[in-house]
Amino acid sequence: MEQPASDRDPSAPERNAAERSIPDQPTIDGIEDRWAAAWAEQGTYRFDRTAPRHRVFSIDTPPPTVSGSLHVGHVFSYTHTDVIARYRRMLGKEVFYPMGWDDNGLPTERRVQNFYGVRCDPSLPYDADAALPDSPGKEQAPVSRRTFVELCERLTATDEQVFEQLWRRLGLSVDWSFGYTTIGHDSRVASQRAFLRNLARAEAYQAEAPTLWDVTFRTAVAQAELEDRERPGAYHRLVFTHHDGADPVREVLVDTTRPELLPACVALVAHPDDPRYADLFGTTVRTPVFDVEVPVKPHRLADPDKGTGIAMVCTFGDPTDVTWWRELELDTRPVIGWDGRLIPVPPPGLDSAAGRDAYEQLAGSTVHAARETLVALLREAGRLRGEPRPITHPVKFFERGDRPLEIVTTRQWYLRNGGRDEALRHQLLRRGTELNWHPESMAVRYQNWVSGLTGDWLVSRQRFFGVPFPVWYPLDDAGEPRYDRVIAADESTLPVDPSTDPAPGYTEGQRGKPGGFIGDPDVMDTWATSSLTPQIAGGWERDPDLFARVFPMDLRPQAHEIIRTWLFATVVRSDAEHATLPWSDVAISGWILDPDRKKMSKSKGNVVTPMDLLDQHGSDAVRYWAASGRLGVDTAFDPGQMKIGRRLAVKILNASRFVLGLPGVTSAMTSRDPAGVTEAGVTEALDRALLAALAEEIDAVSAAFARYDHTRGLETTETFFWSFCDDYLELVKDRAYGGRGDAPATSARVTLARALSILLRQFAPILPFVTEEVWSWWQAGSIHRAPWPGIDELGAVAPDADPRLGPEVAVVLSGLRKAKTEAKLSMRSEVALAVVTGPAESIARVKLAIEDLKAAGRVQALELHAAAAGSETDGGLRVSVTI
RNA sequence: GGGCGAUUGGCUCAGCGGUAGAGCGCCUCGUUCACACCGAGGAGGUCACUGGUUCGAUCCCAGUAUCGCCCA
Repeated sequence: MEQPASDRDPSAPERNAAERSIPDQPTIDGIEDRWAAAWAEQGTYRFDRTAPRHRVFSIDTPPPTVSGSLHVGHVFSYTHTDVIARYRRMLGKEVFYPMGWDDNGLPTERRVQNFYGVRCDPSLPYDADAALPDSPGKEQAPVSRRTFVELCERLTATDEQVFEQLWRRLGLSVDWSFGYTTIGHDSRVASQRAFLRNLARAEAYQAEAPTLWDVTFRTAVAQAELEDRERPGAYHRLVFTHHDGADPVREVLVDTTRPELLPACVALVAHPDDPRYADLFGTTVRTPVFDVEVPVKPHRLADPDKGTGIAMVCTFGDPTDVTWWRELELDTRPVIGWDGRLIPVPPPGLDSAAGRDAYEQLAGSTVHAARETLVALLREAGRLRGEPRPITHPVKFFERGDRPLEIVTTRQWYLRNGGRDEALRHQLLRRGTELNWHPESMAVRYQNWVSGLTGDWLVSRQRFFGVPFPVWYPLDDAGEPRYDRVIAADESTLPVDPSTDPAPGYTEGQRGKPGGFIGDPDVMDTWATSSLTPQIAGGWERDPDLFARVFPMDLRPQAHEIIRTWLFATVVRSDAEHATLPWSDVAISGWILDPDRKKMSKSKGNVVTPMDLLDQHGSDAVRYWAASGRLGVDTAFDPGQMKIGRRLAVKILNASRFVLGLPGVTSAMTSRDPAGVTEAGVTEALDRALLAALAEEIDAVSAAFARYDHTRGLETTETFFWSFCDDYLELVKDRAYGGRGDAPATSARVTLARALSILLRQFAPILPFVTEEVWSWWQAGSIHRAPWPGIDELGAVAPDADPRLGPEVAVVLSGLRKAKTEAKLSMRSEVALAVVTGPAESIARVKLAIEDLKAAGRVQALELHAAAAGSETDGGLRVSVTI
């Protein structure tokens, strides 16, 4: 571990003035690359894995999706995390701060398809010698699954390089030796191991069930990946008939937006209290066109105000259909296939010749075409009443998809998450309350989500680039898979790919043969892997020594829109495997809004790339902007704020140069030893007042950082720093140069140096580059390993001194300046006489700094008069000036 | 439809039961030996609206409006 000599080792020699090198014209331009390289070389942010758990602060960093692009929102939230990491490191913690890359899943598949112009055809054999395309051809070339995965890996590897460069440039104090990827070896092992444990504890199970299905991607979709979108539709009024014997005795009108599902109709439902249909409950009606007898049933979810108040239940049009089908134990009559087309053969129960003829016209067509055909058939049969009435209604979509979801009955893997189990749900809700949320108001989003779950977590996906399920199924004598006899991988063999590795106890030659086996073809939901980032990064079962030191982790930083997915899923996994929360605290960053207060999006164009932003303003300046956004609060993209940050960085550079360039400022003055600040050394009242005020500032800043309020910490430091520069520094300038002799000069120099050291360290988490630059002029070691400032560094002086003096002297100074400004004179011009009146107490204090005031204001005669109690100047100090 | 958050000077935001704060922008002045990527001074707001609680409300409560987000 890199230990700054003067910080950690009191016996190390102090640097003397000759060793210091203060540039004549310091600049912040170009310091990013210099310090990023120095930090990498010196291992400044290396995690000391011998540190005991109580000295470790571990962070479960969000792995960015490498197939997307980083935008300013990432810069914003990752800066928040880094500020926290740097603060904790200075507190003396060993910070475990790894970085992962999320390269697992659909976004990567899409990017690879477009980048290389290929598509995955799992039926193709792997050809190791096949030429991999470098650029897309006119048509997507089919490649084997293994080739496809190789292309995914190749592309993500280059993407990850670009990302790492950006993070280093931004100054993230990550220990890059602990990197991981969500498709990498360790992630596959952890993911498969966790699944096998879930399976053994019956937390994972497979079920043949109606599943939300994206017909474009041809994969199942989980509840957390859904979103509603408003789409135009139309109510079609269909005529069902109630028969007594052969004769129709009553028409039943049903409004539906999905007439094409009529062949899948299995019942009609109305509200139990609806008098219009009470007499039909328990009877059957006949569907138009297909002539199928379906029951009429009461159910509370039927809305009497919607359409005609009676709804057609199909297998399956929407999740409500699934509920009705399950609770009313209806028949199953599926018509939509995996490709989103109507299946070739009519569903069971559709037996009449007329019905079969009608279905033949629909078979194989898309949902859209089927709707048109069926509407024509209904019209022909006189079973469409009136014209379709256009409406707009919410339709369920896969959040990454662009066609409405269908519901298809398939065999899928599920993980229990409390969606169907009250006890588990309560347990997970309790976990949510155990977690420390920053800000606290975000906790309710977790509670809402968990409370609203309607089913277990569907974790299987019918995709290629993901972690495979580590299971196989035996084939019976007829060659049919026995899904009820799962063959699980042995943990010692992980990771496995059941599509190429034979099942335990079988040979590869038995694959697909009767009496042999097949591998599970699916991969896991990407969240099923990323929900294990604490385990993956922490070395669960791979590096037990490391894991014991970092898990459960201290902090999960993330954005609020993935509380329902990433955060919740991580809690689920940790609760199941470790019976604990995965971390104690969670920090939620807001979003970046563009000037119109909309979420920044690429589609808007003109989006500045992060690297451009850093080039343009400098990393410290961009970090300053990010750090001024509070946790959980959406923040405007504001180049103005970056300019302010840049100005602050330059000011730090210049003020430091002034203080350190003063004659007689030695590094002894800048140590943190309380003995360095003595009553004998700091003799002047104004200096003592500055230290007293600084003591209060230290308490406020430290408290703010400790409660994850870096914004307040920054603001408090910044305010103090500016008044330090504008007032205190000007007041003592003459004295510090030796204008009043050695002892008063030493008093100022000690105070200046000590205050500068403290302020620099308080700025260090937010402005790591400029503070390190300045630190290097006069201190050994990195400021980022220096201790966080405490009031003990102010020795015995601060507690005794009166912090009120500083602001009062500033009022007088300001009065002198105002007089000069109004007289349109230079600040340097002389003042013949200034008279200050005010409360006796204040006057007595100001008197202590009268020489500093005279020097700074160039006042020849400065008179101080205590006003009588109750007089008009009793309320405050008043300055009258004669030029 | 339910929930959460926001609404403070032109802009971005702090604040808080006791008659409003910062930075930017704006205006005026100043080539001061740390800093012109500067310094000094100044103007500018009935704290969204309507009720209520209170001696007193920007701050607490209720409602309304607008905006954003989450969930149906």
